[in-house]
Amino acid sequence: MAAVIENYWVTVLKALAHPTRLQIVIELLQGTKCVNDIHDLLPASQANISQHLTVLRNARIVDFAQDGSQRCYYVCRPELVAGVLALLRNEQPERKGSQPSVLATHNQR
Amino acid sequence: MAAVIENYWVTVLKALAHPTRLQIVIELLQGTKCVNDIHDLLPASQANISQHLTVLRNARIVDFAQDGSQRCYYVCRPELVAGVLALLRNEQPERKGSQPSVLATHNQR
DNA sequence: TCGTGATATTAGAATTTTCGAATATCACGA
DNA sequence: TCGTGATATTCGAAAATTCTAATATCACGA
Repeated sequence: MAAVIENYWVTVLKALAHPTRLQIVIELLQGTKCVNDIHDLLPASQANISQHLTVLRNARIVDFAQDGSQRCYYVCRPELVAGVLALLRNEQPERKGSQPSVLATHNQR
Repeated sequence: MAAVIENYWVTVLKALAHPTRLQIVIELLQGTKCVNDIHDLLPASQANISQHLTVLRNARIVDFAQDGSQRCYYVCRPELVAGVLALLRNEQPERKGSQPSVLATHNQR
């Protein structure tokens, strides 16, 4: 039953799990940008950025507003994306911290 | 400069962006489990689950404590993982909501 | 030390993702 | 209507991921 929902979650996570796409959403969180703006900021071809934007759009992470011949992209789930980024920023990959009482919650078989 | 950090972020996101691995961390958030426990819960082979656990371990999302011949796995960044899941749960993929003032923040080129 | 349960690793095929090159579409002004 | 700037799509090839089957390792008790 949760399978459908989790498929969507996986789609969202997969969409964010790429260096270029993560950069795109980080930039878009700063403000709406058209494809050429993004192209100027990132080391990728226009076609490639367009492809990545399609992936992000299919995951319903970004959307765009047509502005003449330009498409102004924006993050349509800012709380989600900013939230995930905030969580990642708070992580210190090196700090080990206090580990949970591992064996306590484990039912021996 | 931020590239190194974001590489780690992408590693984390990529590790979570798989149905089986997402299921594994969801289960592990409920409590420490050994490989066989996970194997009983999910429709995947032992070898495959072991492989997925390696991916999660490389991303520093899970770790294990050796307990005799068993390895008790647990989420070693519960705030991060639970946080991401909470954000995903709060999302209604269908709701459109109020869109930001798209054109306002966009510098015309 | 041998057997066994628990887990990991390896190898290779199948699938998916990614990207560049080329081309198509689309909006608009001359 | 034509040209052009802006963006999307298509097509393969290359790279990465995923899975299965087989095998290896490891801890422990008889």
